[in-house]
Amino acid sequence: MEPLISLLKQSLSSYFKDSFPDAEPSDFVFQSTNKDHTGHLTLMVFPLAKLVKLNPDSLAGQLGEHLMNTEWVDNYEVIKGFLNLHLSKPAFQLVLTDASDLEVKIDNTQKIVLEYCGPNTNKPIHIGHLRNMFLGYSVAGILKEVGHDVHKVNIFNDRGIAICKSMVGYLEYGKNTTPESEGMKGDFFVGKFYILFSQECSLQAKPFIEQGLKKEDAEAQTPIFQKANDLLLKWEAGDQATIDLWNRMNNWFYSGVRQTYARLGIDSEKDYYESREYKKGKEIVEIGYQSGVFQKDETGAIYIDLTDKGLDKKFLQRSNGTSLYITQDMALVKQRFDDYHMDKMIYVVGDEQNYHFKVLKYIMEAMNENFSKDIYHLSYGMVLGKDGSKFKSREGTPADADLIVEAVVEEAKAQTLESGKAETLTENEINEIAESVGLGALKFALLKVTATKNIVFDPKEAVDLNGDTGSFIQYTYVRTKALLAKWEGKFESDINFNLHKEEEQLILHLAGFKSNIKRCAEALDPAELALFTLHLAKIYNRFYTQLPILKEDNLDIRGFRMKLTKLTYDLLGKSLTILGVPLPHKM
RNA sequence: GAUUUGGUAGCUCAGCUGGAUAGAGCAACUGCCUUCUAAGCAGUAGGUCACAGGUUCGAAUCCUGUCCAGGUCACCA
Repeated sequence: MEPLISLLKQSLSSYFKDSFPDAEPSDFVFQSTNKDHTGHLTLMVFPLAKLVKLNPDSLAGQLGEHLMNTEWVDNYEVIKGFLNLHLSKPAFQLVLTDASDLEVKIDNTQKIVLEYCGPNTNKPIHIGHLRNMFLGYSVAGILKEVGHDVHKVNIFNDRGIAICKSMVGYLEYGKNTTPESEGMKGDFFVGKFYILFSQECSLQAKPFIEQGLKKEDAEAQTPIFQKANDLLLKWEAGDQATIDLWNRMNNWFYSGVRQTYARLGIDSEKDYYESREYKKGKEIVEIGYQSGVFQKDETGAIYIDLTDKGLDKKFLQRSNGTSLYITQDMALVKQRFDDYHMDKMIYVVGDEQNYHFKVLKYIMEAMNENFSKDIYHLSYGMVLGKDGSKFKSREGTPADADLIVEAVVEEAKAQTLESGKAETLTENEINEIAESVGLGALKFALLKVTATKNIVFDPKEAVDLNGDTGSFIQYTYVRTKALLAKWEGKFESDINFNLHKEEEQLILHLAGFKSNIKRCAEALDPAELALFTLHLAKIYNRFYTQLPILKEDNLDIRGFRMKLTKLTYDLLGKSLTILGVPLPHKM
C-alpha cells in the first residue's frame, strides 16, 4: 500500500507547491474508504482546507481533478469534505505488486533478548503461563520478521521457599514413589506434593487463625512450614541430602514441563536458572552499598531509597543477609547483558510485576549501568475466568495449562466428529486435526486481545469453531491449500479485465500486511496481527463464495484469482506461523 | 490513601497518531449446499461509547474532574 500512497502524496505535494506556495501541508492523511461510499481511498481534506482557508468541498474538488490527471485515479467523489478516490487498474496493479512481496524491512534492526515463560519448578504451569508463552513466542516472531536479531531465553525459578514446600510434601507423603511408579507426568507429580503441603499447612494453621492471626502469619507458625523453612536454610548451606532431593524433584519437573513446551511449540535458545544466579546478586548489593548507592537500616537490611522518584524504599537484602526476589533479578539482568551484549532486553512478565521492573530499572540506573534504559517490561493482563474472577487451581475451573490444552483438543475432536467430515479420515488424521485446531483455537483466543488488557477466558467459547477464532482462519487456509493442490495452470498477475469488488478488497487488504506487522513490532503486541489475519480470512471467504475461481471460464481471470489465492495462502501461512498457530493440512 | 490499567451491543472484543451514519464475533431470528471444503456466505435485530464539563469545523479517541472495576505499593515470588 505504501508505494501507491507515497506516489499520491508526491502528486498532492507538487500541486500545493504550484497552487498554494505559502501553504506547506505537513502530511496527507489517507484512510480506506468507508464501505457505505464508493471508492477505495479517502483523503482527509479538512486540515488542508484550513491551511489554505478554502471551503473543504471546493478544495476537495480541486484535488480530485488534479489526481484524475495521474494514472492512479479513475474517478473521485466529494462528500462533506472527504475526497473519495476510485483507483485505476494501474493503481491496483501497483498495489498487487507491492502485496506480492512479503519481505518486510525496517531501518534500525537491533539485537534483542526476550525472556518468557519463567515457570516455578514446584508445580505445573498454569493458564497465565499460556498467555505468557503465546505472547512471548509471537512477539519474538514478529520482531524477527521485521529483521531484528532475536534470542529467546527462559528462566527457571528453581529455588526458594516454594520448591521447599513441595520437597517437604514429598518427604512427608512421598514414600519413595516416582513419577514413573505412579504413572504421572513429572511436573504434576511434584505439584501433587505442593498441594499436599498446602492442605496440611492450612489445617495446622487453623488454631492460629482462631487466635486472631492473619492467614499468612498463622501459616508461618505451623510446624510443617518450619520444616520447609529449615529445608531452605539447609539448601542455602549446601546440605547434600537436601540438594539431592532438590535435584531429583526439579528434574521431575523439567521432564514434565518440557513435554508441555514441545506440545505447545514453545522454544528457547538458553535456559537460565535462578539457583545459579542468586548469589551474584548479593555481590552487587555489596558493591552498591560500598559505593553509597544503597543504604543499611538499623536492623542491617539493605535498601535503596527511591522516594525522590515517587516510589518507596525498596529492600534488596534481608536483615539476616539472605537475598530477595529483586536481588537475583539484579544479577540476572547483568548476566544477560554480559552474555549477549544486546540492544534491548524484553521481559514478558505479567502486569502484577510492573512495579518490580520499574524499580529494577531505577536500581540499574542508580548503579550507572548504561543498559538500564534498554530494559523493557512487556507487561500483560491477567487471564480471568468466565465470571471475571481469578482462575484458581484448587477450586472449580482447572487452571493447569495441560488440562486446558487437553480439554480444548478433546473439544476440537468432538466437533470434528460431529461435523461428519471425519468419515473419510483415518483415526490418526482426526487426532492430528484435533490437535492443531484445538491448539490453534486456544492460542488465537489468547492472542487476539490487546496484551495489556485482562482476558476473560471461557474454554468452551475458545473452541467454538465459529466466528472470530483460530479455527476460522485455519479453515480458510485449508480452503486455499485445497484449491492450490488442484491447480496446474499459471498464475496471472496482469490485470487486463475489470476487477470485482471482492477482488479489490482482497488486494487492498493483502497490501496492508507490511505496515501492520511493523506497527505490531513497535507496539510489541501481536493482537493487531491476529485481527489482521482474521480479517484477511473473512475477506477471502467472501471472495471465495461470491466468485468462481477454478470454475471461472476465462483463463486469464482464473489464473488471476488463483494468484490471489496463492497470495492469501502464503500470507495466512506466514501470519499463523508467526502467531504460533498450527497449519492443518485438512479440516 | 498513592500509583497504574481498564469501563464501547445481553456476552467476548476491535476502533491506529481526533474524521463520514461507532464495527466484528457469540447468543436470537431469516435465507443459501445436484457447482472449487456450509468449521462457510448473505441478511434482520441489538448503542446515552461509565458520567459531567472543556478544547474544535469535527471527540469513543485529546484535557480536567467524578464514579465503578482490576493490578501494585512486603525484609513474598
